[in-house]
Amino acid sequence: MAIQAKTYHREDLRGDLLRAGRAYIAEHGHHSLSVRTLAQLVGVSSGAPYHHFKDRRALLLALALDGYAEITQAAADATATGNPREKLICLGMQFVDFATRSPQLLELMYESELTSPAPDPALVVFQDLGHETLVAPVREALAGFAEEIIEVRVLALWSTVYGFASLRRKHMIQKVEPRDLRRDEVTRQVVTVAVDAALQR
Amino acid sequence: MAIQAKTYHREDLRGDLLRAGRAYIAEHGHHSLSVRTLAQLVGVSSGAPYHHFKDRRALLLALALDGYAEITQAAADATATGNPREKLICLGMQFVDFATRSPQLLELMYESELTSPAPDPALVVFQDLGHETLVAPVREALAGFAEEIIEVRVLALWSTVYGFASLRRKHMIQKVEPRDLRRDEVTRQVVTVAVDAALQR
DNA sequence: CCAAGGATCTAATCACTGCTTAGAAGGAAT
DNA sequence: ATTCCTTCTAAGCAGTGATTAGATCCTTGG
Repeated sequence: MAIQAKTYHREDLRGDLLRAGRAYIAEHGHHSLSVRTLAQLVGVSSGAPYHHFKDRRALLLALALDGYAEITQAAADATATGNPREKLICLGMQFVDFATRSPQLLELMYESELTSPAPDPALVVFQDLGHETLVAPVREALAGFAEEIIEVRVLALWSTVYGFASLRRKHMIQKVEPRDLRRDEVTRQVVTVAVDAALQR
Repeated sequence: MAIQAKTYHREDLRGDLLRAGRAYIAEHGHHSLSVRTLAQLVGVSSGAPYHHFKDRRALLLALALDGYAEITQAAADATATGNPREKLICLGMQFVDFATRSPQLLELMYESELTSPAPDPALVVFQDLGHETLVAPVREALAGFAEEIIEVRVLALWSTVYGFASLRRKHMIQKVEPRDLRRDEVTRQVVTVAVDAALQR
């Protein structure tokens, strides 16, 4: 399991820790991730990680930021083409998709000690970015509307998408069919309902 | 701080632990709640709590169940009178209200190790109950609609309400005005948008 | 070229945690 | 009053986050 430690000074311990950490979280979630076992996983003493991360929280934060970067990139791709409605539906689907593919990572990003009682400052940047990604298409579709209304619509839309992704992630949704095709269809319908409600003139 | 320990056998240690635990969580959140400090808070040895709770998780579960009971009661009150639309708006407002009043408790109930990777069986009962509370008014308002459509509408509605409550709880929402009156107004608008979308014929 | 100095790592340690055990203290019933 | 069960204490184990002193390696200025 250890990634060979033939040298005293290692090539890229920080990167190795992040990769191993991400793999661990994908499998077991962040709750049980300990700095010690992570160090052991990459074949290094228990104190070594502290030269690359101030504390456990900083490590988790770095992992979360990785996830945010990934999701931000995907969002940029999703809004490349299409009309506002298509963009928004695509964005919503993609977020739910991410939540389904990487549930434990999403938990770290949105529902961990990193966001309790308030989000870590480092995360706020990405949240603003995501917010802007939603506002733009809505503003375009609701040209002429008061800024307050647009804000409320975006709020409702983002709440729906995030809420649905979060609930599905932790299997807190009723009547979820086993077949994935069906699940995608349900997701599409929920997202569509939310988008159309947001864009209603 | 200790609640007098003049007797060896205490009147109701379990209840005292739950009360102290709830107070602690309201102030500091569940992450940092340790069995030891809680025992110390109520003036008892560090092993005593384990005679009333199998482990720390069981204690947290009991606290979460308290919260669920409270919220379920409130929901029952909210749906006592009114037409479907009014009921749903009232339900939504109440949930957000609970999230705002007891953010740390809500976190324990919905976004803790108790719901990761799947909700504890003990919580599912309350979730089913909550789901049914929403389905009834929607079904009444959408009489004649296919069950599948009703299900999707409820899903979207619950996602919005939960998502909004969750995001507001952890201050992950943009443009939140300081004045509480204004906040309530925003909440009402978001909930109304979601309810009307769900009940659209 | 090499000696100084900085960066990276190990080993050892501390305080704290969840949880278990052995046994003491108290209550209740025969 | 004796017995049995519940409730509690005291002590301890293993695992955790984090710090420290010192070893090892790399870089760089002279």
